[in-house]
Amino acid sequence: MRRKLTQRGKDRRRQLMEHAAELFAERGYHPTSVSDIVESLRVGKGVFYWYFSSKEELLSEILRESHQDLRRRQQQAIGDEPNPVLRIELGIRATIEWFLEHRKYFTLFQFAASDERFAPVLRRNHDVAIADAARHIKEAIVDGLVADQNPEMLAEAIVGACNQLTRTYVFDRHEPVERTTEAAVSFCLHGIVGK
Amino acid sequence: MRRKLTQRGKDRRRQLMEHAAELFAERGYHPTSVSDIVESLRVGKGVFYWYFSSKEELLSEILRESHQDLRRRQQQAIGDEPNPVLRIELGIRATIEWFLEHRKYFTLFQFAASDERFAPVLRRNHDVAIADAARHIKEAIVDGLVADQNPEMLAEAIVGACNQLTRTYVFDRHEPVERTTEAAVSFCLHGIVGK
DNA sequence: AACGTTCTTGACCGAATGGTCAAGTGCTCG
DNA sequence: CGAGCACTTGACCATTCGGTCAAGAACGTT
Repeated sequence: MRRKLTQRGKDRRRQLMEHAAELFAERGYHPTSVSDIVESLRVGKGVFYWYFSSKEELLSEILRESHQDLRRRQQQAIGDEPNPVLRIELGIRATIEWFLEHRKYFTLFQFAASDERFAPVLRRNHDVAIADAARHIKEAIVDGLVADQNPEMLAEAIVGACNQLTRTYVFDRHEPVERTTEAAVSFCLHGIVGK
Repeated sequence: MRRKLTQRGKDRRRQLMEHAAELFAERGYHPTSVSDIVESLRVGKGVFYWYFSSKEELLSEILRESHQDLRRRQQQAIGDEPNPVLRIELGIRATIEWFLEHRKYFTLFQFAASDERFAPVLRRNHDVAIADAARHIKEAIVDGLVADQNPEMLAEAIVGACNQLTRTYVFDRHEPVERTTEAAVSFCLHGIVGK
């Protein structure tokens, strides 16, 4: 278990997390052993347990930090756009782009959702994401731009539709991302605006 | 490995599958050992390997047969409804209801999607589901009831939105299913109809 | 009753696995 | 230079896992 980290230590930690994330995404969390991780990095096993107290903690940290990164990207893409509906559209586009660049986390989020042990982290991530989207939706409702419905529910529906489209078209079928993004935006905006 | 099954054999097989599905959903696939399954059923380990050649084959069979059951339910719910948009709505309602009754398969589908080994079965299931929905959407487009867009993409978006809403509201938050179903139907129908 | 088939038992096996630790290396700063 | 802390090593451990198999029980058919 770590205490203070020098720059060297921080770099190792990052390296372990990024590499482990790739292995977990490729072969799965359980089938990837701690030995696999350290051996492919050509370091001793003790290195792993210097930085993380368990394999479980490692994945939790990966989930937490990667979601922070996604969120940063969304906020950056939205900037100070005043139109709430446009903000949602920009958020959707940024999210799909981010997953395209960080494919491995898509699989990881999905796996973690099926394992109770990671429910706490994942739940926190999810709640933040929904709250972010719901804020814009609420504002859009106030502005009379979308029909008055439960904003959190609309946010969930948007997340679900976008994730599904990303998985199938961008990851599984390797189709160009643009068409998928347009379909996602169109479906979601029509979905929330309501005729 | 089995050859011919008597009624007794078929019952055992079902029992193993249902029980294993519950354990997998509760504790996860990898953390649930074959010993766990047979011990809690109070039978010898050989019983398991008489009906299934491996733990992997067991889950594949669970995924395959449970999806068949879901599909049967959808078709039954749709009946001979002539309006394609209404058929989609009936399909959405039937799906959410089925998952409510068979919660365990929701977790299982999700886990399997994160493990390459189950990609073949899951892909087949998914393709069938999308093709089913896309047929109705295509017909709705021909009838001029919905905007002319890629039917498969719309089908994916519907599946994604409904699954996400079901997971969060029905499973995680235990809210009454009706409101969720209404939100899902409203969002999806507006999403495909297009302004 | 007797015979072949279906089904069940549970000890056993080799191959991991997550995690520990005593010993050592190398960096930094006084 | 030398002390102290950050980091690294890799053999080792207890445990567990998926899967096998020789032996036998239960069943159905004649």
